[in-house]
Amino acid sequence: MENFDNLGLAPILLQNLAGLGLIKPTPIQEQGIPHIVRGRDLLGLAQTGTGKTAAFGLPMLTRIIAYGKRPAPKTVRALVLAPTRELATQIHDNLAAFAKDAPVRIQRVVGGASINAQSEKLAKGTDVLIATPGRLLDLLERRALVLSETKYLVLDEADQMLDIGFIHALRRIAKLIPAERQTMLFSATMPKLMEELAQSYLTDPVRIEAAPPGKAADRIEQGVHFTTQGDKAALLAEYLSKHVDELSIVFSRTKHGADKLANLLEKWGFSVAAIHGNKSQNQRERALAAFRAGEIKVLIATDVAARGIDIPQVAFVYNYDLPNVPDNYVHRIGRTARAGRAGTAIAFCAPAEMDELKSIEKTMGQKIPVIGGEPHAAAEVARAAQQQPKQGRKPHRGQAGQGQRPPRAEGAASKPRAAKPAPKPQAKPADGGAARPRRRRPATAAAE
DNA sequence: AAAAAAC
Repeated sequence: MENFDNLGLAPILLQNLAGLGLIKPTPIQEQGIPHIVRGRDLLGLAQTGTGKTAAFGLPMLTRIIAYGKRPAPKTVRALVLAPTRELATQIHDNLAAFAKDAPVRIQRVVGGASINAQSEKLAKGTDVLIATPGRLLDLLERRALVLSETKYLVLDEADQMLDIGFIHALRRIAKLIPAERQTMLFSATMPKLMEELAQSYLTDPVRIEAAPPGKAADRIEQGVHFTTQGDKAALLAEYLSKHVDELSIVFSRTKHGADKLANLLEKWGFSVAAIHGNKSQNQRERALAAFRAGEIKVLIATDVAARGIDIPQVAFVYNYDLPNVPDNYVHRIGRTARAGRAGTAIAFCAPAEMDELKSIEKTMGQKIPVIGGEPHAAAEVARAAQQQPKQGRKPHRGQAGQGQRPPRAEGAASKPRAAKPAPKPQAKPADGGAARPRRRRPATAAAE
């Protein structure tokens, strides 16, 4: 297949795709679109970055355009559910670009913004609604919309929707949609619970795998640097200093840890912003926009940004803390090496994180090359476990190392205090080095 | 056990 022309898509969409410079379909698009155009259910095993949004969006929009009727007041023709507000926004913006000048209403409803404004927008009826579950339920309870006319349901990042707190909302929402519908479910992994969900929500689905599930993209150079919790900040600063012009995402395990690290790096002179669930939606959007525009080079994030965020310029992903859910490692590093570009993922591993590292390597079915430090020996791991029980793996006072601010008392952050000097940009890396890992494979073109 | 998602 050479281009989008023969997949059965509406002419106006093809025109817009050309305008967007999208010529070649990705594998999941090429395989999935013809089936969805014909009305089949779809089970897609894929992360974002494989071209998922277009894979379901283009054929769904084609069907809606072909149907031709405008939606009745408060009805929704197609519902797309996403696990984070930012992802919902991104999907909305993509679909709106695909459907430019086409007679379809595409809207987004998410938390953190005025509900009345969203309520009013829904009154006229919507062709494609992209929503986060919580806000959608709220609007449903307020009778701001009805799902009785809904013919399409898309569950994006469905494996995250299985989490407690999401799954109940999901089931409540799904119950309101007529069974006679077309359902598309996308998931990066296929745990048992997901198989069950797929079984109950899909009818005779086409199953498509964009890449082997759970496997990191081949284009991403990966490396693990063994260090201690106390040395992580200085080590990160060293790495960042070497690539000050490139975009990096740094993942922290906790919201508090993300803020703390952001403050420290800011004092050291780095251009950073933090994004996590305790920030206002306005702050979240501003941080992401500034990062996307390259005004901010380093984004410190919790797992709110682990999935879906599509910023092609991201060259580095740092797992400052290893994720406690192994799958999230794969999602996190998938923020780089996008749109055919190269990308590097570097993980910091403290003694207390050896278990996490092992389960990540097991999940991926591959070892992460060591690029610095020495794997922590069992004795060291045991010592770490004793000093800081697994539950609260917070930096211990006695462990604050070079470059790490001593743990502050609550409120100290607001007090001005002498900034520690940033490690010199050309500082010689400690023990063997913060060297960029060697690329194991050349970057291949394609993808989005 | 943490983070996300509703006010």
